[in-house]
Amino acid sequence: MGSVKESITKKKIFEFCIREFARAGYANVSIRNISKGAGISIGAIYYYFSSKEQIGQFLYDKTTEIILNKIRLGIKKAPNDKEALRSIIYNLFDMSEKEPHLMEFILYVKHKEFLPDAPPICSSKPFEFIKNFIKEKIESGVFRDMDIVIASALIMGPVIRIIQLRMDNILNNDIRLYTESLLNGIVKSLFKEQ
Amino acid sequence: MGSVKESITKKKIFEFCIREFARAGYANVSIRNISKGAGISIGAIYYYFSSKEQIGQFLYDKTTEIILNKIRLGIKKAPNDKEALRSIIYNLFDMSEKEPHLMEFILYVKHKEFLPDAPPICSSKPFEFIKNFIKEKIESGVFRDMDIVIASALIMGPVIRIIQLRMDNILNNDIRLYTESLLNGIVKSLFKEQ
DNA sequence: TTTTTTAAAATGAACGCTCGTTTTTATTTC
DNA sequence: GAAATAAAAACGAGCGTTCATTTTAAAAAA
Repeated sequence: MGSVKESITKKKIFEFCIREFARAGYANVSIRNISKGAGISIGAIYYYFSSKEQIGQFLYDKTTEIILNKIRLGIKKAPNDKEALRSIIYNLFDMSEKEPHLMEFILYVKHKEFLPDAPPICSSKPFEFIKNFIKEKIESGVFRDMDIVIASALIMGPVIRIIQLRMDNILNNDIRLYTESLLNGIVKSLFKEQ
Repeated sequence: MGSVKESITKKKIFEFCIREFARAGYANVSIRNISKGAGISIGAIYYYFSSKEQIGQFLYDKTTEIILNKIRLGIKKAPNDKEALRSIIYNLFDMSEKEPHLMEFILYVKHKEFLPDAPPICSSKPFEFIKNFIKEKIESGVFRDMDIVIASALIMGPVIRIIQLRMDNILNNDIRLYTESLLNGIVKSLFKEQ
C-alpha cells in the first residue's frame, strides 16, 4: 500500500471513473468499461478495490475532500465577509472550469446508487462547511435575519444553477466571469447594509 | 388505442415508474421490477410500449407538460409582475408537496439515459417558458438590467435548491411556507424598485 | 337468446447477452 | 522473491426483449 504503482493505477481508475460516472451514470459504467477505458486489467481493478461500490466510495471521498479544502482555504484567506462570499462563488466556478468532471461527479451523480447509507450531497462535508459559514454570518448580524435554509438557498442555489447550466453546455463562456454580477445579486438579497 | 383498459394499465406503469425512476434511477429499475411493482405482466408493458426507453419518453413528455401547464396558468392569472413571480415559486413548491415523485423525476432523473438526443432539463418546455418570462421582464425594465442567465439563476436557483432540500428530507415541513421569504430575497436581488 | 367470431389485452417462459465477480496461469516490476 | 499486473476464462444472476399462447369482452351470426 502506498507504493508508486498503487497511486498510478488508482489515479487511472479515478480519472476514468470520475469522467464516465458523471457522463453515463454509475450503473451504466461496467467493470469491463473501466478496464478498457483506464487501460488496466480487470485483475488490477480488483487488486485495489474489493467491489465496484468501493470505487464509488473512493471517488466520493476524494472529490468532497478536494472541494472542501479549496472552499475552506478561500474563506480563511478572505479579508472580510463579502470577500469570503466571493471566494465561495469563485472557487466553485473555478473548480467547474478547471476540473469539470469532478464538479459533475459531485452535482450530477446519484451517489446513493453506490453509497446507500450516505447523506445527500447537500449534507456532504463541503456543503455543511458552507452552511456553517452562513449560519455564523446570520447569527453575527452580517446577513439579514432569516431562516438558514433560505439564506443557504439564496446563495448556493444560483451558484449551483450557473454551474449546471455550464455543465449542460447552455453557457459557453467561462463562468468565473459571472462571479461579480452573481455576487452583486446575492449580496442584495442577503446583506443588511449595501 | 385510447380505451379504458389502456388508460388504466398505462397509468399503473406511469405511477410506478415515476416513483421508481426517481428513487433508484432509470438503469436500476428493470422491466421485471416494473411488472411486479405495477402489478401487470411483462407482456402488457410491451403491448403499450415498444421499449423501456419509450416508457422514459412517455414519462418525460407527461411530466413536463403537467408542469408547463401549471406554471403557464399561474402566470396568466397573476395581476402583476411580483405576483407572477410568486406564482412561479408557489406552484413549483405546491407541485413538490402534492406530487413529489413528479418533481423528483424532473429534477433528479438523468433523462439523457433514455432520451439520448433530448435537450438538458433546463431547456425543457417549462423551464424555457419561465426563461422567456424573465427575459421579458428584463427587456421591459421591470427587473434590473442583467444577463438573462444571471437573472434566471437568481430566481430558479434558490427555488430548485429548496425543492431539492425537501426531496432529500433535509426540510421536514411544507416548503410552500417558504414562498414569501424566498420571494422577498429574490425580489431584492432582481427588481429595480422595492 | 344463444352461439360464434373477433380483436384487444395480458401472460410468462425462454432467448441471447452483459453484468459484477472470481479464479487461474503467466508475466512484469521493484 | 514478493508485489503488482495481465489476459482470459468461467460463474450465476439479471438484463431487455420476443413470442406462442390464453384470457377477456364485446360484436356478429344463428
